Amino acid sequence: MRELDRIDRGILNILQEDASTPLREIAERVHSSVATCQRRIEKLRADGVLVKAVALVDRVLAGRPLTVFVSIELEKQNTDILKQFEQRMRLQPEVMSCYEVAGEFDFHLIVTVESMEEYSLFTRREFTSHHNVTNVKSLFAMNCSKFETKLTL
Amino acid sequence: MRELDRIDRGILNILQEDASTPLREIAERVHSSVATCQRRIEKLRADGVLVKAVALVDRVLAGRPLTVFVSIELEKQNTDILKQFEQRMRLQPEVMSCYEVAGEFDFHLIVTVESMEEYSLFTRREFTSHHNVTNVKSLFAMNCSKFETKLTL
DNA sequence: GATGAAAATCAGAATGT
DNA sequence: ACATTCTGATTTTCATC
Repeated sequence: MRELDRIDRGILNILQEDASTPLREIAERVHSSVATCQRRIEKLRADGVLVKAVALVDRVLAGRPLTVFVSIELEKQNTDILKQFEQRMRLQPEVMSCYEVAGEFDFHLIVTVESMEEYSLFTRREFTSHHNVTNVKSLFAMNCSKFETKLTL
Repeated sequence: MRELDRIDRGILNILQEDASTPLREIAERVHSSVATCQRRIEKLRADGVLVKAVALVDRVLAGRPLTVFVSIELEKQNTDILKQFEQRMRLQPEVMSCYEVAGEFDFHLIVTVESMEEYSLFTRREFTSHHNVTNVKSLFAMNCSKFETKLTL
């Protein structure tokens, strides 16, 4: 891993808030030149630090108001079952994120759906014993106080 | 809330994957014209469906490899204590998201930090009884199988 | 070798009809 | 839907530290 200096961090902070900030403005704000910022951004991209630029949509207005925290326990884990589960979750559009965790459960998911019905169908489809799932705990979010993609560097 | 038609959904799907996709390409892919796509995007922005465009960084390479799921229980909740807690979490750069949940706990957070030490300092600073926190459960992610910001529409 | 300034070129967005 | 205009990114060059 490479060390990020003041300019790199400044650039990343700015782009994480608005990916379409003009280079001229970036240069001003990090007290550097357009050429340098350009070179730095290219390097950050090449190194994989800057992954991509995406548009964020309002989950409620886009029709996916329900966020669910799901804890999953799998049958006597072997690597294959874990890998299969991960791979299947990657393919589900309802699954926003999936983490392997330590403790009682094996995975923590964050799922967004349009309605309870849809969530019910989703769990019945994906979290069956046929898929080696032995325990499911669903926790419904009542309200989102904060949702941030920016890592302040 | 407005209904999103096929073109709107197509545009949102594309921009959620790459916010800098040229209008010409968007138009082709949703089988419409540049002018229409331009108008739709403007309207989606004005309506708040499209929130903003941001750069995503690699959390490990950017030096924040540790993701923690935190469950928080507050003292005998009244609206003021809840609101204060939410407000405080909004100000913490370590807190990526904060949801009010139903059940045993009051809030679920997702926190990213550089190290265990930093996490320890963070919890000691923020989750004290002085701040009306009565119960904290931390769950450490061992591995991120999926992280997606796109809502497939 | 990395930086900053300047100039020329190009792509895409914005605008007007 | 088309043509024009404008903005910003891209590329190159050059001088400098």
